[in-house]
Amino acid sequence: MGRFDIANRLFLRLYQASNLMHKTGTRAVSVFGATTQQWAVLGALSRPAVHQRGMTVKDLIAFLMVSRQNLTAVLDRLEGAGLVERVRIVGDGRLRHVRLTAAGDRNWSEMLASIRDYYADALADFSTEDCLLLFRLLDRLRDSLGRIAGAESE
Amino acid sequence: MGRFDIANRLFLRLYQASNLMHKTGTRAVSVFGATTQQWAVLGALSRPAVHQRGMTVKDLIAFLMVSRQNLTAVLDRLEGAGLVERVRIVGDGRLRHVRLTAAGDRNWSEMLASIRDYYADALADFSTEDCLLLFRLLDRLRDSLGRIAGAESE
DNA sequence: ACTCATATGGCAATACATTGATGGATCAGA
DNA sequence: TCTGATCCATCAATGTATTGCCATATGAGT
Repeated sequence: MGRFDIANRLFLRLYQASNLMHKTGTRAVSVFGATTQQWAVLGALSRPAVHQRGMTVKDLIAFLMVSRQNLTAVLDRLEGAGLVERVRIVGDGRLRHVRLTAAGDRNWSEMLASIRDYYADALADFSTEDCLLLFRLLDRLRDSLGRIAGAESE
Repeated sequence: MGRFDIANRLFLRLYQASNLMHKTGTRAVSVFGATTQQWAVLGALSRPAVHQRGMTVKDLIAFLMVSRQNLTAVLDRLEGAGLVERVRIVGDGRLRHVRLTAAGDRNWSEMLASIRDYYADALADFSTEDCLLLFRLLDRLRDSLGRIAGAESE
């Protein structure tokens, strides 16, 4: 099996695994009316380092690596649900910090139990070493693809 | 770093890598007016084992692991572009074989060069062992997620 | 014949995700 | 002050991707 065939199968698995992640992940948090993308945003905003002041839209885009137009729609839905708020910054009038509301905070805490169960389920037959290995390989692949994506678009 | 944090980062990388794959992959075949999903379908149909008679919709769904409604839309677009045709089967009137048209065959051959370049680019700093390792891990993750997905929906 | 399962297609709703173009508000430097 | 860059938002188009429900046609077994 040559490198082309390996690459072909590798990307097919990436495609399948990603679709299944969205499908099963969204199902895991569906009782909260959430999706995997909203879960990713809430997770980013719940991190201790940014929990207080929130994150700028720009930083969120860089963190999640999605387009601004896409993120705006997700934030609109989260804002509509009252889980997130956009606050103007004192220092720089252009910036807006997106941060969790009190309701968003509670919501995230409740979701966390489901998410833990989901992770445990999805990675049941993966050792911690396997998880780390897969993480590092995906990290490299992401960087590699990000390099291709960024080469022409800036 | 506990298992939860590892899992969290792992799935974020999967999310990012998948988005970047679609973004850069679609760009790589954009001159043919194709997308990564259409590329996946054409690739499935071009395999020697099924090139002649084609595949049933059911088999395509199992191969790509997407929903019927999603695949139907992709097939409609491919059929509209004249790259694919749905043929009735003699043995079983319910089945339809999806197969490449002559135009689809030519189109795929031309795309193949771009795809090879893309694979080489995306996996430039991956050894063959790395590729195999990542493939096997993604394969296991896909199976694991597929097990979760299939547990309740059948 | 009748019934049940299978295979496909259609319609609708919702949510991602991209590109492209446009506009407005703000900041920083010449 | 003017000029350009930055940050955010909006509108539009296209293409995934899911769920749910209904319809049709065919096959298989009783």
